[in-house]
Order: sequence, then C-alpha cells, then structure tokens
Amino acid sequence: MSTTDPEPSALPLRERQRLALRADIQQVALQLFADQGYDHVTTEAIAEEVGISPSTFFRHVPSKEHLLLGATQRGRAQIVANFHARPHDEDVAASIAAAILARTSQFVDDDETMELWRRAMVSAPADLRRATLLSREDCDSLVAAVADRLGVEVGADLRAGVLVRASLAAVEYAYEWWLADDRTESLHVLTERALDLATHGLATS
Amino acid sequence: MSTTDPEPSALPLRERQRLALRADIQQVALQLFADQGYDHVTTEAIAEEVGISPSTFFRHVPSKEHLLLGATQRGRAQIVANFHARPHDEDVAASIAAAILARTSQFVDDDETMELWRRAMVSAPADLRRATLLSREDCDSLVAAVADRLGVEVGADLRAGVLVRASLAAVEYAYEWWLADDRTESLHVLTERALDLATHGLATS
DNA sequence: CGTTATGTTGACAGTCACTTCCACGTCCGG
DNA sequence: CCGGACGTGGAAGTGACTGTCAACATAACG
Repeated sequence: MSTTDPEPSALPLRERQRLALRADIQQVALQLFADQGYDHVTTEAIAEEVGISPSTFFRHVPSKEHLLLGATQRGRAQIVANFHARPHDEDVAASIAAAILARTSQFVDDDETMELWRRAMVSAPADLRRATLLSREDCDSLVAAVADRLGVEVGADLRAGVLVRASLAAVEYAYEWWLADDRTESLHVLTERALDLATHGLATS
Repeated sequence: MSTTDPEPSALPLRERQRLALRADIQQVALQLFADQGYDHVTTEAIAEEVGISPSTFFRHVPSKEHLLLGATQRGRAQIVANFHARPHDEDVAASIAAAILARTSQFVDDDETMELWRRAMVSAPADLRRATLLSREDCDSLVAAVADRLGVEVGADLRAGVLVRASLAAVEYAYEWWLADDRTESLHVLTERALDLATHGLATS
C-alpha cells in the first residue's frame, strides 16, 4: 500500500500530522472492513475508533469508498509519470507495460495490510469489488500521452484508447485474480503475463 | 434503447402496467437528466414528474444510477447468450466480437432517446460516465463460458479473463468515443474496429 | 514575549439516496 | 359479493456526505 513517506523530516510538521492521521484512518478502516464487512462499518464507527469526530473524518478522507479502493489508486499519477519517463522510441505497448509494472512491483510492501485489504475487498458489494488502477482522469491523460507517442489525434484514432483501456483491463483482471486466488504466483508475474496476453497473445489462432 | 416489448399481448396485464410505468420513469428521468444535469435531479423530482410517490419510485427502480446506466446494461444477459449460441469451433475472439456486435447493432433504435441519453451522460459525474456493458456477474459468467470454450480452468489460466476484459474495455471505449464525438461514424463500425484492434492489432510494431 | 494570521477541530443542521413498515385502496378469482 | 393478493402513498429512519460556525491550537511576525 506504500504510503511513501521516506523519513520523518523535511515536511512542515503540520503536514506530517495530517499524513499520520490519514494513515491511521486508513489502517483502522481496513481493519474494520476486514473484520465486520465493508457495509457493516459506518463512517461514524471508523471515526470513533480512530478517536475523531465524524466531521474531521470527512475532512481527511474523500469518501468511504476511497478507503477501500484508494490503495490500488494510490499510484495513479505515478503510472502516468512512469510512462512519460520511458524512452520515446520504445514500443508503446512496452512503455505502458513498464509504467504499470514499475508501480506494481512496489505495490506489495506489507503482507499484513495486504491480507487485510483482501478480506475487506471480498466483503465489499459487487460493484466496488473491481480493482481500478486509474481514475477516469488519469486514464484519459494516459490515453492522451499514448496518442501523442503514436503521433495521432486522440479524437481521430481509436488505437491509443483501446491500447490503454485493454491494458488496464488486463492488469485489473490480474489483480483480481491474484486477490481471489491463494497468491501462489507473484502479482508482478501475473501482471506481466496479463499484459503480454493483452498486447501480443490475444490473437487466439 | 430497446425496451424489448414486442406487442401489448400475452403478458398478464398487471405485468404490462409495471413495464409501462417503468418505461415512463426511465423516459422522464432521462429527460430531466439531460435538461438539468444528473446530480441536479433528485429521485423525488423524478417521482413527482412521473406522478408517483418516492416510495413507489424505488419500488420500480433499483437506483438512480441505474436509470442512467441501465440503457447500456439492458442487453447484458443477451451478450452472454449470444456467445453461447455461437458455433463451438469458431475462433473465441470472433465469437465474443459477434456476441457483442449482435447486441450493439440493435442498440440504437431511437435517435431522440439516444440524444437524451448522451446529454444525460455528459452531465454525470466522472465516475459514472464510464459505459459498462456488463455487470460484474455477467462479465464473470462470460469469462467462464470463454474459459470453457478454450478448454481451460477459469482459476488456472489468465487467457479467458484477459480476453473478455480487454474486449469489453475496447468496446466500452468505442461507446464513449461515439458518445463524445459527433457520431460521424456508426457505433457498429466503431465497435468492430475497437474489437479488431484489441484482438489483433494491439501488437504495435 | 505577545499578538495576530492560519489552520484544525467538534458540534450541528441539512441534503439526498435509499429502506422499512404500515395502513389503505383496488382488482381478481371464487 | 367477498377475501386475499397486490400496489400504493406516507412517514420515519439510516447512512454518506456537505456546509457553517465558534472555539481552540499552533505558527508567524514584530
């Protein structure tokens, strides 16, 4: 879940407290979701467990849903940034794969939290259970970046969009598979395979 | 949007009234969404415009969201059925494409309603704006069917899932493109191209 | 060190999607 | 014509959010 705080330093102190509280809320929420099931946990209950008022809760968290799905979306902008950092002459699909894989590999940094998240996910209502790697906005900006690399207009060619969407769909499937299965295979390998299938191997002879 | 009532006949009368009311609610809701924007329309307002009480409204409609997204999901089960009806020796990707395209071609049966839906969609919050062809359940059952055709276990091979997810993602992108653009190209053609790209053309050399 | 901007907090009231329940009417078969 | 199934409106409730406000802590400044 990688909340990327390198060291307690450099940050304006006030900022650190906010980050700490936010992380605290996240942790407590995950725990409660895993224990009691997503929709049996009210935002009020989370707030109380953390020791803050309901209003403060919503001041630090955009939505209850975000506490469940935010983990996968944490690296959103990073994926797009990763893509931009790839060499311009690289194969586009390969760039996308690399951008996603770079994020994926640092995804699992805490097995315990991971297991909590898994339990929380399976308890969630079906329409939330879908792992979404990128928000609508980030997805669109990735499409734009890819279109740029392909040298086409976003509004004039389907390729960029289809490439991005299909890749993301494949990866999200890999994530869900990994969650559901007993994680006998590493997420990284799974993601790699899914991406390869999506970009090269879908032509089932 | 193809509410599939062949003729006012055969049905138990009571059923027909329900269907009629439901269609009425759908139509009114779409109109209000298009006029005032999705989240400026309350369920109460829809109910009042239709001439029913709020409680009756929710007796006929699962959710406000469903009134916006239901149109694309109407043919859900049909797509899966279409797939099952395809010859077993056909290429799997081709079967999926055919199953989706069969649904797509009958999607646009009313230009006026279509335009209403389009306006409603662009007014909706970003996270609802994604056209979802299949619900989680239907998607899973399609994956299962595809896995069956491929002769693999759903839990042992990524291919079925990736194939289905990527195809759906491609088609959904085509739908959104078609909505956003001025519909200079037919939805059918667009869908066809997106599917072709996803299953054959993604290997960008 | 004191005073003033700045930010954070809890309490409260309000909105809106949705649920549950209950009492009343209407229609249908017997 | 009657009894029960079904559909309805009304009212009360839940839960996720949003906005406002006054009290309070902290940080910044002279």
